[in-house]
Amino acid sequence: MNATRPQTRRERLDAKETAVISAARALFLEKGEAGTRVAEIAKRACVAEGTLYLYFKNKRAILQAVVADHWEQLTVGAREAVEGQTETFDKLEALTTFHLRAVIADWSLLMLGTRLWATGAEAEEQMERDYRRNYVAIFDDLFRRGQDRGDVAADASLWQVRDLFYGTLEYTARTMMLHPERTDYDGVTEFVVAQVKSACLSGGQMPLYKEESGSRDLRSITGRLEAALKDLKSLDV
Amino acid sequence: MNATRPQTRRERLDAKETAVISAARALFLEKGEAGTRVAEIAKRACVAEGTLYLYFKNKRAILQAVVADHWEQLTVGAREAVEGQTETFDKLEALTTFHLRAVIADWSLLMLGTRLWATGAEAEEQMERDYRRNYVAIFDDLFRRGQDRGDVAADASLWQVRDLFYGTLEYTARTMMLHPERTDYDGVTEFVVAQVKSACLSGGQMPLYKEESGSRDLRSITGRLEAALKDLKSLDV
Amino acid sequence: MNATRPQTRRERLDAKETAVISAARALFLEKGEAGTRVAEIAKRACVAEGTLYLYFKNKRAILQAVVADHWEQLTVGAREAVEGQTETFDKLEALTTFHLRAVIADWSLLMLGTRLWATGAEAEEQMERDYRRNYVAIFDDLFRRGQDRGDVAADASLWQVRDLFYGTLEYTARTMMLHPERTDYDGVTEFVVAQVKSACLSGGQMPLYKEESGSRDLRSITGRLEAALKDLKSLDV
Amino acid sequence: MNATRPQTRRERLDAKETAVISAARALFLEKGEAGTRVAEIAKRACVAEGTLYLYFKNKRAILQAVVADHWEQLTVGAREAVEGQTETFDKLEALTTFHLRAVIADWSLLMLGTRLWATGAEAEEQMERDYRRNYVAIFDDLFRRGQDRGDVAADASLWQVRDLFYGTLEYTARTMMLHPERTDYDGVTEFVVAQVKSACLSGGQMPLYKEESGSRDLRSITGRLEAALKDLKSLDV
DNA sequence: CATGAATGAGGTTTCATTCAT
DNA sequence: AATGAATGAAACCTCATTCAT
Repeated sequence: MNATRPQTRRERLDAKETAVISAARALFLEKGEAGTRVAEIAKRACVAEGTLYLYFKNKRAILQAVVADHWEQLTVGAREAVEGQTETFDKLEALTTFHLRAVIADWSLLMLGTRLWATGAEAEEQMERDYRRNYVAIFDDLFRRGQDRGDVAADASLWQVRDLFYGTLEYTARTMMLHPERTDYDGVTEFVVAQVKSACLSGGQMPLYKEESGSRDLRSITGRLEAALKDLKSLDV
Repeated sequence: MNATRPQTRRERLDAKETAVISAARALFLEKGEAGTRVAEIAKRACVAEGTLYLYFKNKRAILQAVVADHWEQLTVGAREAVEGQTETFDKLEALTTFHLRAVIADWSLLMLGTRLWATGAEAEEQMERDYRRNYVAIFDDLFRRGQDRGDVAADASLWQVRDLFYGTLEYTARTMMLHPERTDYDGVTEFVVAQVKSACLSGGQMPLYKEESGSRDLRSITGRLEAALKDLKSLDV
Repeated sequence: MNATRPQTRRERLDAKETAVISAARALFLEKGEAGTRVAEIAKRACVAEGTLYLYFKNKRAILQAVVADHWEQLTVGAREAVEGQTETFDKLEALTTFHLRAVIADWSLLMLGTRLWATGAEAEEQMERDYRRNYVAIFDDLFRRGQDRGDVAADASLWQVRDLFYGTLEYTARTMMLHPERTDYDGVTEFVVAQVKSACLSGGQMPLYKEESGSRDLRSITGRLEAALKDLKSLDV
Repeated sequence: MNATRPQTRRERLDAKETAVISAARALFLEKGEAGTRVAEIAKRACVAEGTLYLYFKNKRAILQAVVADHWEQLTVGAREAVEGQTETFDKLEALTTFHLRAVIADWSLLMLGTRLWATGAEAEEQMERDYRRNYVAIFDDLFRRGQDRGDVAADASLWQVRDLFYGTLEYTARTMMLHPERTDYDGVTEFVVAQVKSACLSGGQMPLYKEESGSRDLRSITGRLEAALKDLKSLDV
């Protein structure tokens, strides 16, 4: 039985496509889009230069494929990370951990994506937007379910919290890349989660006010305690 | 006396250099670095192509100049915005407003900067880092003075708050660019300021809303409880 | 009995070869030699690309086959047209009609032939010459038989009349292609036939004008001769 | 005085353009359009490859320039040839001599022109048509003036005579190229002129009538001679 | 006989940079 | 200091041809 290579047709083509994409990713990451020559990609993928053009129309198309592939992996990874948890903020923490590490690992790929729409091609700009929207849907879902469960304030603003979450995380990732001495992943995670939590618990526009309202509660409690103590005091006499 | 043009030598050269830089900025913004030809820059700056090379060694050097110029303007603008205020959080708000608008106006320029170190040139990476550090110093200063004045918790982490601040702001700027229907600049500012405030009021590692919001209140409440208990204790005598 | 497909081997191969040739003809006509990709020919002929090379050594060989095929058809068609007539000039008219239409229908094919020897390949140049010679033999035959029958002057120059015939006809065809409003096929035929006839009736080197322009001279000479003869006559008496 | 090179700017550019065109012409003639590499043209014109593209947008544009240049030279040459003569048919003869030699000398250039519209580019097809129309205008002028002077029958068809003229001449040129042993330029010229004359003297549709009139004359003349001789003979008795 | 994926040489074109004027 | 024509390296891509299946 020659069951060793069951997939003789379709599979081999896919393998070659994958090889090209990962070769291209490596080179794009290392030398940027403009700095990478198609010939190099071909050589690294162990294909002839012309063969590339059987799989991709363009150098640009290769870049698109790399980016698409990256987003797909990101999305799958994030989904898996989140699915491992049941509680809203456990999910958030898992997503935070995943995203931070993923962004640090492939920062340049996010930049490649950015490059796609930096050239003014309308269609590609739309694609990039869609990829990100699709990825971000995981957070959005988490957020909305949190609202349903009562973990997240009903009037919290998804837009703002989302920007807070991804913005802080990605900026931190960049900072950590530039300063390799910063390695406190857990601290960062804790901080971000706490910050997001804080934003989730209050209405989007005035996050502080809730706590202050809480402080009012505290004050009334204190008043009641004082009253109770005063009461206690008068009884003792 | 030929006082009509007092600065006939040095000044005219500077004017030409400036013309080149702003022509280059406009084109880089519009069509990206790779999409902009040196010839175009020259034409737009009303200089001959060869003349460019009397002022700049390279196309790359032009890009560097554009980026440097941009950071300088940013820094000056931010400093002015902050200097108009005296209170820590008023300064913060002013800086927020300024940065958000500046980033939206020239998003691509930030990307150009990113591009400088995306190609793996060590020296340029360092430059970009220095520019940003210099710009960010304004925030750092604000933060540290806030700590001195007691507006910011002594144990708040500058790194984390800074990442929170710039990260959220820049991500929001990007989001707003992609979704022109979002125009609530004030809401965003308010949200970011509140969020930063919240992070400033607590130690970096324990940003949780609960501790924080209450911290001052709690202290006073604690004081009252202590007083009440002391009172109670005195009764025991 | 498997008499359903009597020609199962040889015939099927020929069919495929024919399919390739006619696919190639169509494409060459439409887009020129350089503009036609081998892959297109294959697809149009419903054969795999590699299969082409079982039948033809080259793209160039395909072109040769197309041209050869075209000349063959032309020759057969012309022969049939001529055979339908018995008189010399009826044959000529039939040939004229046929050639004019054939050339208009497949003008580009003649050009393809030209292209074969425009590239400086000696062998192909010779082929093209032979094809044409073979085709033109029909005219030559008509001409020579006309001489035998006395329809054509014995001293008429075959070369010149042949050039006159095909040259005028083909140039007219081109003109008619460029000016679709010219549709007077019959007029053209009549003109060409008349012109050829005129050239046939006189010696090649001394075409009609001499006799013709001379007709006046001849008349005066005749007059003088008559006068002389009359003179002679009167003297003799 | 450095009057040695009075034209330092414009002229030198024109010289370079001319150099490119003639280099291109030589190569196109020798190896065809597809067979000629742009690099070769550049080398032969003693320019850098990139320089070509300062003068011509395309390889195709070079071809167009070559063809345009050729038609221009042809037209100028033909005009000069014709202007040397005053009589209609002397002009015709001069034009015949010129065209025959010009076509033989640069046959392939005519074919290049053909190639321009063989690819289906509408605009180029139009250009080629215009060039030829402009060139042919010389013949048309000659023809029409001949009609005015009474040298050419008023009802002669310009279209047909023109096709006869150029068609026969160009076909003959081709034949002569393929058969170098044919060198009887004068005979060809004589024949073509005579043929055109014959077509000019009669209405387009019935070119034979003149000769027939001639042949009638001849016949009647012969009759008179025969009668006179018979007369003479009878005297001998 | 048939296939069609793979090849890779070679073509055209661009554009940052130089240098004679 | 200023010019802009000239350069030429190198990039992307095409497509006729081959060959393992």
